[in-house]
Amino acid sequence: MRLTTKGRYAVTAMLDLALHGAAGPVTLADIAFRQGISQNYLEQLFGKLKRARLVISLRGPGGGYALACKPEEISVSAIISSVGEGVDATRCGGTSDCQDGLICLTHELWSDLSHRIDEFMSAISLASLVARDEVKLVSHRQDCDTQRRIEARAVG
Amino acid sequence: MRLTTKGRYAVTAMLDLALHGAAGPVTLADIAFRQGISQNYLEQLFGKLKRARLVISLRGPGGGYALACKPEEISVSAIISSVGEGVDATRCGGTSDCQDGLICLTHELWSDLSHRIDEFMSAISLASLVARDEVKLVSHRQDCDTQRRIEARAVG
DNA sequence: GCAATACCCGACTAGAACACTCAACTAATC
DNA sequence: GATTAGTTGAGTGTTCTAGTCGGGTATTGC
Repeated sequence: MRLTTKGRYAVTAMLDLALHGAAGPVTLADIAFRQGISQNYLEQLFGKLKRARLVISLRGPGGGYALACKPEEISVSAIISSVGEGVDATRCGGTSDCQDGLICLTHELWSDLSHRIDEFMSAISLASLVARDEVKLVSHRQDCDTQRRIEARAVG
Repeated sequence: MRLTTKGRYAVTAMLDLALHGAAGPVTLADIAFRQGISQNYLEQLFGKLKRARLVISLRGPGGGYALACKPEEISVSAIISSVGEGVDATRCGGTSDCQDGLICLTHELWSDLSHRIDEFMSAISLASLVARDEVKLVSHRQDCDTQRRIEARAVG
């Protein structure tokens, strides 16, 4: 059982947006730089996030992405399923035709598990993540890193 | 986020063992037949289950596999991690060096999630699965199917 | 109007993993 | 000594991930 980077990247990028979006739209280049994610790959993910109406985009200079609604209204679960990494531990995708068209021995178990995971991730919003101490700490470190790298580039 | 068949098959096979093991060792051929799993693939999985001391094997005619301890003492979590499908939602594998050797913005979130999933699966034993109504029902259906197929083969 | 910025979109790909399959071997029983 | 059944290792087709690449189009400021 593993979560791929697709869902992780999406949540990380959305959290970055929530943290830095106050001053206006944030570019993918900035997010890619701060979070160490390929910008081209982020474009793919944000295409999906936009289609799911979790973000809005602004083109042209000074453009970028912004959250489509309040951080309290965006759950981790919504982000993950919007990029196509829905939680599904069953074999059949919930249709209960796991074994030759009939239900398999462990269907209920996986169905339960999927439900639990979704419940957990639905309860966590971007706002609650922003409020966490460790997120604040890491975000601050990332901002300092970014500042330092910009300065280093200006000097070199 | 998905559970692969590796973990699912392992749990299903172990449950089959718990259901049919009362009369003595159960062969992989029987499990493969009842659960619709490739026998060759099951062999690989049972190699791991044996190394994890969740099952014991008996060679020769009348041989097969049996649970190494009581069904109450075997958790779904133990089965899944024994076949190498440990629950790990983090990128770094728990080492917190997710971003250039440092902790990433969402490490805690994935770490929490992994913990929750493991907690859920640790609380479920083979015994508790055997006691479930829907498991009894499906198991009974499978036994009838098996009986019918044996008879059909004898006639044909 | 024109250049720069930044989102938009589709096609392509190396590599990894999963889900097997095959073949040969050893141990136990009758 | 033949059959049963577990044991082991190597090989393989398919799918998915995690990208890359190359071209678009909309918006802004000069």
